[in-house]
Amino acid sequence: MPAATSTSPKTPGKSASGARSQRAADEELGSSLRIAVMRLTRRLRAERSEQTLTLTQLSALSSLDHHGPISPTALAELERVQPPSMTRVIAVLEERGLAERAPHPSDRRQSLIAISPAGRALMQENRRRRDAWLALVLQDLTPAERDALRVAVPILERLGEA
Amino acid sequence: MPAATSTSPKTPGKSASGARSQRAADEELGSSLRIAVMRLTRRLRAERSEQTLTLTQLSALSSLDHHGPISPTALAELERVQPPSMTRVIAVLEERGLAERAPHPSDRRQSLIAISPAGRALMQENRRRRDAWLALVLQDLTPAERDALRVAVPILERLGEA
DNA sequence: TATTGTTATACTCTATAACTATA
DNA sequence: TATAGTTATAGAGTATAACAATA
Repeated sequence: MPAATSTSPKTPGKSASGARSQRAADEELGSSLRIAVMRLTRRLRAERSEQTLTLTQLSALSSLDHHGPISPTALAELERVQPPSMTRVIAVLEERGLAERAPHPSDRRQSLIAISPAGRALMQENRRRRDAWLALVLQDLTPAERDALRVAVPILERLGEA
Repeated sequence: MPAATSTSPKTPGKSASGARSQRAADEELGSSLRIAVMRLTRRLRAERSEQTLTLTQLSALSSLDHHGPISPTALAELERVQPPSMTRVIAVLEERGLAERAPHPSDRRQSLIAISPAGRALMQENRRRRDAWLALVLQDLTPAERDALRVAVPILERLGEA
């Protein structure tokens, strides 16, 4: 057991003056949250291999599904990526017939991207057998742990939007 | 207000037979968790710009800091990446003098990678002003929300290890 | 032969800068 | 001039396959 050198406190920060230990606890929380989130993302990416779409594409398609027709720039904002990144994602979705492009009714610079019937079908199909690995792993949690995640997810979403 | 990020239907799955709605709720949880985690990762990556190290490098360095000298392959496993990926990360850390390589005492195929004094200093420096953005955002949460995250983090870690 | 690690190569994701078309 | 979007280009992160050194 190689000594925990420095980063990781045995003491989560319960000791001294409220403000000081509070800050320490927050830093520790931020650090551990960051690492946990990164590793889970890697794990999720590794698991997507059998999917026809990458996680990024699936996430964009999901946003299209929920949001309805939307401009590329707006979709980029929704997905928190830069417009050129979204251009590529949309190109793939269009190529595969999962999304369709229509001209904006009044502004000819803009397009409106919408999920296609095929895209919707894929989402439905996916919804049935989606996230198989994650669902499987979630089954191994206790109901209390799943509840804890349900509470945490909206908070994580807000952090991602901040 | 462009509704809900998550993939989900209007009906979270509260209806029918326990097992069925339980499964639906788990799928919904998996889906929303996946999307939230992806976006938070993007947000975190975007925030790392001023750092000298990328998140990936910092995460590996942090593991070195916590675990002590360790072989490249073992570090790759710890970080949940393939050995060639870790080779590159270690190369950067070595170049910058943040990690050092020593021969394994008995097996000449192996190396032992350890954090260097400079690496430890950087971790300490980072620890002071680390995750500034995340800490800042965490400050905007209520204590109850931060507690919810503290409960969730170990669960997320287990998911990442599964 | 099996294991540890590296090199070679390629693909995904993302970004910034420069450009085109339209407002 | 300003905005929406694309193209060009680059860099980080990751993977698989093939190889070298050692066990």
